[in-house]
Amino acid sequence: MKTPGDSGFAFPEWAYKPESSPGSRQIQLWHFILELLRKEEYHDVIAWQGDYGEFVIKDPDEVARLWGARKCKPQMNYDKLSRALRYYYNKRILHKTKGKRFTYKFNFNKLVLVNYPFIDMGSAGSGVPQSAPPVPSGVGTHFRFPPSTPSDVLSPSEELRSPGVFSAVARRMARGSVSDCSDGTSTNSELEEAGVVVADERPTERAFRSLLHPRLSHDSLFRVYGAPPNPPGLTRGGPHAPQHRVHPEPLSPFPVSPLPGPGGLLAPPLSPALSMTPTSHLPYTPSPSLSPMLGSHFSFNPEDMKRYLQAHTQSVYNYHLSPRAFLHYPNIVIPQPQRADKGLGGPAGVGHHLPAHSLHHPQSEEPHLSPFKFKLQPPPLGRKQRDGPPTSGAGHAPSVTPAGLGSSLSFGSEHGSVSGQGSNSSRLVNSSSGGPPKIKVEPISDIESEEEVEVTDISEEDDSCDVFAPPHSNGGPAPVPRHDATIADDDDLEEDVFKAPAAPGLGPALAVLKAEPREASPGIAPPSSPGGTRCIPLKLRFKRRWSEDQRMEAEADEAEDKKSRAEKEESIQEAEPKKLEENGERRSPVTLVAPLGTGQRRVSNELQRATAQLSLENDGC
DNA sequence: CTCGGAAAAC
DNA sequence: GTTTTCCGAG
Repeated sequence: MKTPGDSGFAFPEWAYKPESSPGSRQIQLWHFILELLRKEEYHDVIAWQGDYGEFVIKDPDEVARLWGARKCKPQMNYDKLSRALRYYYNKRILHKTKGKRFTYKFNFNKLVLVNYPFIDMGSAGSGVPQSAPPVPSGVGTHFRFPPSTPSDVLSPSEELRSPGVFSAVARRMARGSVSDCSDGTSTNSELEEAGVVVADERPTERAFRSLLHPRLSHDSLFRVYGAPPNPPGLTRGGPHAPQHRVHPEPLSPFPVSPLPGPGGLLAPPLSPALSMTPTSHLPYTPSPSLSPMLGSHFSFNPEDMKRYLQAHTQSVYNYHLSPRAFLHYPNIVIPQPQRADKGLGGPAGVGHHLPAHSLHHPQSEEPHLSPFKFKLQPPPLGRKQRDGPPTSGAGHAPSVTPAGLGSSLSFGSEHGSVSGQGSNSSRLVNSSSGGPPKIKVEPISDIESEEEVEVTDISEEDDSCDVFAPPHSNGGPAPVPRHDATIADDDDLEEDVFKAPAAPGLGPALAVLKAEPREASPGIAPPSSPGGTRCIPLKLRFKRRWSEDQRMEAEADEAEDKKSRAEKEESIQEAEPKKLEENGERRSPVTLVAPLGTGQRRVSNELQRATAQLSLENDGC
């Protein structure tokens, strides 16, 4: 599959098969949906509509049928399919657009990131292979027009980027076909091509964000760095635009992306962290979607990276940023530099950490290192509010409320915001009739997975405290005592932290960070050690920070939606009242917009690619 | 229609 | 680990 036949290179499979990739198993529903969305043939049954990433299932039965065909589940129906879709809510892959029937919205951030972790496309620059906007318009980032007002849609800002790119894209797109059992035709060809670029966004993105600060968002970056590469206003034409559509644009969720050169925007090496750090104040982060773009383009030199790290580190310490942030870097970032050579984007280089073997052993991922192991799925915590609470212990009842915590915020926000309309609120608010205590952190978990993932900063902490204990070492479950319910988040975080294996790669970076780690000795002392105790406070501090970060992220995710809207609204005018609230918070939309657009675009490209690849997978039942 | 819990299938 | 299946509740 990875063959590169086409121009590009293909990435090793492992590259695009993150955890949930179809490769390993079967095609996933969201891949399938994306696939359908890309094909014009299916516009009658499902199509992009509304805001960025939003799509509507025009013919539920048909979609279900197609899905059933693909999965060889003749009994499939919309009820079931929709359940599967709902299942994505927790993963935050999808959201439901409230008030609109059969309308859902993708969270590209996650998708992209997850699935195509790192590939570096950054360099893509060279080529820009990536390019393909899936849909015609590049919708970019922010726009979110309500379906009703298509005209707006096209705000100039979105436009697309370079034409060249298009062509490539267009081709790709054209070819795809959905394959289902019945059809049988699957298209493999796409893959190869698609393979090309895909995605490194994630890492980068993450890295970036992290660096800056979780809260910082792209915009921040942009600001810092300067203007985004692509100013809005480019041309908008879609490559393959939709013929059928009357609307100006079908809204593709994917932003297009083109980044200018390799270095792209961000290239400027600097550490934003330093400058930005303080920003924690920023109200909001950019939408996730954006982020990816940044990442992709970025290409740092190792040196730069180091600088970043240092800077980051400092900032962390100085500002209490979460350590995690940087952890990511080492693995992620660093690698990129190497890839630079590849010029075309070759196989990307994803990382060098594994480069070698990565290619050779497609499947093997690095056990320890894999910095990117993101899992889409966080543990869906069960929300068993309704039934009884099985969990004995908890007295807490129903738990939950998503809204309660930050994490939930993000999710909630979606619901919430929208919810204005509906009854959701009830849900959100929910029951917690009385028990405030237990918080459910579904979202959080997600977040965690994304952000922290493996990266773990543990090392960092270790240094300072050695908290980091090998997971098993003591056997003791939590080395650290539970802080308290209030901090539920922390738990999750902690877990991650602890779990995370020490990252080998970190070494250097860490070294830098920690001036002198004590004896870093070999075994990291388990909690039992005195050191551990000492650490706690520090740890707590971090945790707290993390929690916030996460929360922020979550919000950000949501925010993104809103944000988009808000921006849109401003520029255009607002259609709906609900968002207003958020607007207030948001900073000037303008600034955000530009950057976002770019980012999304990029994302979109990748997504498309990804999609294309995915399509290959399926096949006969 | 939409939401999720739960359990069973892959 | 995801999806399917079933289902009760808004």
